[in-house]
Amino acid sequence: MDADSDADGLEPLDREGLVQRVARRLSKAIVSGQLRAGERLSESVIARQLGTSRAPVREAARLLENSGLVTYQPNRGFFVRSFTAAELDNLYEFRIVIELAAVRRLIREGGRTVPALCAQIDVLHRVAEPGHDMLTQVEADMQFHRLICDGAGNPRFLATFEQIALETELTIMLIGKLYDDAHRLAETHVPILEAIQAGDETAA
Amino acid sequence: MDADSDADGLEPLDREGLVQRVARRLSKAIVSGQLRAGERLSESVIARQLGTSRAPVREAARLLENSGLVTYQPNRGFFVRSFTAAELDNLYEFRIVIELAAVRRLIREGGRTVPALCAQIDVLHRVAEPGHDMLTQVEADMQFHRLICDGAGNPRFLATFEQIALETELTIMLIGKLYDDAHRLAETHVPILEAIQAGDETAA
DNA sequence: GTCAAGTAGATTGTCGACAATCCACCGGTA
DNA sequence: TACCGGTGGATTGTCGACAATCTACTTGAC
Repeated sequence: MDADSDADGLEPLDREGLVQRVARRLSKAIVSGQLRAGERLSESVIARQLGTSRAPVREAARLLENSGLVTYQPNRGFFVRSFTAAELDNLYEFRIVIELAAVRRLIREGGRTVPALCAQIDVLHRVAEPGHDMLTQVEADMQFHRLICDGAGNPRFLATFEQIALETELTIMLIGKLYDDAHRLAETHVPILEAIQAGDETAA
Repeated sequence: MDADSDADGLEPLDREGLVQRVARRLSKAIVSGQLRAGERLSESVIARQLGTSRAPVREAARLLENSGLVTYQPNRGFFVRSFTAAELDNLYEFRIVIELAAVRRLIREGGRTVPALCAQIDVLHRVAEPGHDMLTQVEADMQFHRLICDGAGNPRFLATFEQIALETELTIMLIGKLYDDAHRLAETHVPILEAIQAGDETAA
């Protein structure tokens, strides 16, 4: 499901640890809304549900804490993160800063990932058609922005992006209505791409 | 041996968890150079040395992983992070991006933390006098930049700063010679402060 | 001598159990 | 009734033990 879809089949890739599987399961449950904001994450309950012990659940929860999906209170445990309006603004503003810097860097770098960005806009239009749920659309959108940070030539932009990617997804899913017209959303990405191609830093 | 014998006041405040204590101990050992780059962090050895079990050590190591001080390889364990020249450049460039954005935000916010910044420059000069080791100077320097990110009005700048603060300290300690003349270092911070006071975004 | 397979030791990954801590409920008292 | 301390249940924090995995060494064949 990740961006590493160019595998040649030699690597089994089953080496994914239990912790990562638990983390993905939990993050999906949170982003999809199955676990609601403020809800407590009982280590024992989750461990029983997933058929493991508490140790992997605990480590997975710590991973999700870094991703901003859950908060941790000493001696009280983990809770699904809830966002105030101010936190939403702060997250959005921070994303702008990071991605703007990434775009500038990408332009200076020559825009290696432009073809991938074009392709991703096509994907955005495709998932805008009826029959695709919102989560799919959100992930396609995120992938576009991920490609920008990925092509910036400084892995830290991608790392920072990944760090806030999940909570960004979560907030978008919470707000939801931004995606009323997915086709229009796809169109809003075109000027960014054109600015990159033209090498215009300010336009982006 | 351990520093558990300090509290004489009313507030015990000893409520700091074991994990945090282990994490601080390890981070100090790494930043100070006691543990060298590439060295393996054996969970059992550290646990025995600190008189705990492996569980807190493991959690502490995960915390340090987020701070970029150690790397983790599945089924192999934790290692003290080592930096390539490119990674150093990337870290430095990223810091510029973050702090520049923070300064802009701080100026727009009215520069509430300007007095604290002034005071911190005095501190920088004080620790530049003989008798203070480099680690103290580095931490005073970091504190100046921390205040900038703190005053930006968006907690995410501070959070991101904290996330890369320890590895920044580590890289500075590794390079070392940047601090040949600590007084000159202190002076380099003055123009930044003046730009903030003047409200000049580009100068910063 | 070189290389490969096998093996022993050490380290991490996971587990179940116990101790420490928190939280909600309950009963007494003014 | 309102307030306060005690108490029981539930949850997290830590621990020691075992299983899975990796690493380094030995052994043997070519």
